[in-house]
Order: sequence, then structure tokens, then C-alpha cells
Amino acid sequence: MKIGELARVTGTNAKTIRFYEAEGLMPGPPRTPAGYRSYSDESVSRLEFILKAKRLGLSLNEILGIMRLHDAKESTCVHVRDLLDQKIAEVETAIDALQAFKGDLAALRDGATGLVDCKPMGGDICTIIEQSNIKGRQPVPIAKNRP
Amino acid sequence: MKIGELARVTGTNAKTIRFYEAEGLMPGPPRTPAGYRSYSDESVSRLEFILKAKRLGLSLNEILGIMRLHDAKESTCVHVRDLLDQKIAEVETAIDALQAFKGDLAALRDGATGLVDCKPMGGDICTIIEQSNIKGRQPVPIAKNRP
DNA sequence: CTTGACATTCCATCTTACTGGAAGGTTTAC
DNA sequence: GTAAACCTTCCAGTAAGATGGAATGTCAAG
Repeated sequence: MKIGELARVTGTNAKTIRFYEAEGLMPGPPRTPAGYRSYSDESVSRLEFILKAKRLGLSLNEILGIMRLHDAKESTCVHVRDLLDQKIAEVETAIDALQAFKGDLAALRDGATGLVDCKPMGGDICTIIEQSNIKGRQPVPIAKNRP
Repeated sequence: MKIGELARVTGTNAKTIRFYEAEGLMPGPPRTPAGYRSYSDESVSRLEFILKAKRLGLSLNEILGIMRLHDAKESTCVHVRDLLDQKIAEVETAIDALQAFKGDLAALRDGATGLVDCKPMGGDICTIIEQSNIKGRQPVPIAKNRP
């Protein structure tokens, strides 16, 4: 099957597949006489695996690590389990940080409920923010949904 | 005060300040005869404001919006309060998504507890991931801590 | 007068995961 | 024979927020 069909059956697109090949996630498949990539069913499984792992929140780099073990015919399970443990810990940390952060924001917002026109005087830019007292914490990036 | 000192008193660094100037967050200050940036105390407040707003999780772009209102001598409070409401909603959404995601990961991990050597057979790459059933959800990026 | 700490500009690079587009070759259907 | 729908490579760019480095200029102390 050609790249477009592989893209269709896996629900991704040809550009992405070529990109994965360049990144070493997908092996370079045999070519037709015209130079077209010619994929087998194994490629479908492999690509589906990659997409599934991505949905689990693994980065392409982490997936590459799994792939290298697999391609070296090593067992991947222990490694993957460790990755999962690590991901779970990361997610927990992120949840805690977000909850604390939400508390801070909510407190700040409550203090600002009555304000309508706090046209800044003197050196102030915005009293809401200037009164805020959040220290030292890292900014908390929020996941963007890309459709 | 020169850029290095401003960086020191605000706990950031000169490169970043120049970057903020290029982004329109900090106005270009007057220069000494030698061409050095020469900052006033107002610049300290402004930069501190920016850093504080960043700690609140506002993006540079959002901060730029506040700055433009301020520089146009408009009241910023209503705008900032709306931003806070929006951030709080975003944080709530993110927390929900992370909690669901953590549930998925934990289930997967539990299923993998006993596995030690699942050297893949046939088309399998890693049964843990292949048995996973997470659908359609966006990957959940986790905030990286940069020191 | 020299050394070292600062300053300037400009350009490049990092991260992650793609996506867009140009310029061209191939296959298939009508 | 020609048009649509594929395919190829390569190069550039995107978000976000800086950071690194080169080449060069300036200032204060000793």
C-alpha cells in the first residue's frame, strides 16, 4: 500500500508518516519502481502502535526508545512499565500544581469582584496583579487542544 | 540603571529584558551617550509586573494586551478579571483531563504489574500499549519544570 | 595602560511535532 | 491526450519564550 492509503487506514496523513520515517520511528519501506513508498500490514501495526503510544502521552522520543528496544529484539515491557510509572507521577505532580495554582487564581479573582474601574494611578499598572502574592512557582502551562 | 542591574534587581536577565523590549512589553528606554539602555524605577515596576503576571500563568501575549490598555491609559481591571476567569476555567478543564488521563494510565499500569519479559511475538511491539484502549483523547502535555 | 566586567547588535538555536509549499514525476480514468 | 489525484524531495515556518554566541564597544579600578 502507498503512503496515502496507510495514512487513511491509520487516520493520520502522509506528511506525518514521512516525518516519522525521518525521525527513525518508522523504517524506510521498500519503493516501487517509480520510487513510491510501499508499505506492508506490519507498517500499519507499527504506525498504529506509535499513535496509540502518543495518545498515552508518550513523546516521540520515548516512543523511539521503545522502538529501538523492539528493533533490537529486546523485551520492551519493563521499560514501558517504567515509563508508565514515570508518566503517572508526572501527571500527579501536574495535578497538584494546577490545584494549588487554581486556588491562587481564585483568591485573586475573589478580591477583584467589586472592581470595575481601577484606572491606575501612580506607578500601578493593575492592582489586581500587583496585589497578587504568588511567589516562586513556575508558570503553569495549560494544554492546548489542537484539533 | 543599566540593563544588568535591572536584571539583577528583578531576578531575571538582560537577554530576557531585551527580548521583552523587542516584543513590545517593555518600552525602549533612553540611552546613555554610549548607547547603553538607561532604566528608571518605573521600569523596575513594569518588569516586576510582567514577571508577576507570568507567574499567574498569563502568556506574554495576554500581558501585552494588558500593557496596551495601560499604555493607552484605559482601565485594565475588568480585562484582567476576565482573563483570570478564563484562566481558572482553563485550569479546571486541564485538571479534569489530567485526572481522567491518570485513571487510564493507572489501569494500564495495573494490568502490566506481573509482566517481566513479554518479548514480543508476531506483530506485537509491546502488549501493554497494544492492549491500551485510550481513544480519541488529545495527548496531555505535562508542564516541564525549567529551573 | 591593561584587565575584566559590562554593554551593544544581529543572527542562530532550542523544544516538539508537525505543516505548507514549490517544483516536479507517475498513475489512472475518461 | 489530458486532467485529477497521487507521489517524490527539499526547504521553510509555526508556537512560545527565551538563550547562546560572535564581533565589537565602553567603562571603572588599579
